Amino acid sequence: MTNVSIIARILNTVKVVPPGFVASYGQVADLSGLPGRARLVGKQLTNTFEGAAIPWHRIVRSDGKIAFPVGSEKAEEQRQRLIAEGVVVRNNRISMKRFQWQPDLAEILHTLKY
DNA sequence: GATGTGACTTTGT
DNA sequence: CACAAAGCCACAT
Repeated sequence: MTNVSIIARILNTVKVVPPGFVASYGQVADLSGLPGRARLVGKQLTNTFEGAAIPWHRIVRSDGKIAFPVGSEKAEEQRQRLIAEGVVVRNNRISMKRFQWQPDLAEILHTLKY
């Protein structure tokens, strides 16, 4: 499997995360058929979040924390974008219990058609 | 090829 | 809740 298709899987998965919810890096990796490669997800978002149409701000750490340093420009932008969609962010952290995206079968199918 | 560095995760203190 | 350790993998040096 080529690198480009791996990147495509990751980006496609991120695009499926609905507004008002978040997913963890590891979750995106898993749904993309790439278990154990959470760091690769972050890596790819780095290369693309300046681009467009990719809701990079909906991806956070497994414990709900925003991955950027508190107070940094990126952390601020991510916080703003999330709050704008109704996600509650307190102390750079989100309640995964309330806001983590739980994909249904139809959405999981998206990851199986590769 | 060894080493260090990440938008990471899990488990154990 | 904080911290450490180990696991993970692509990339740059």
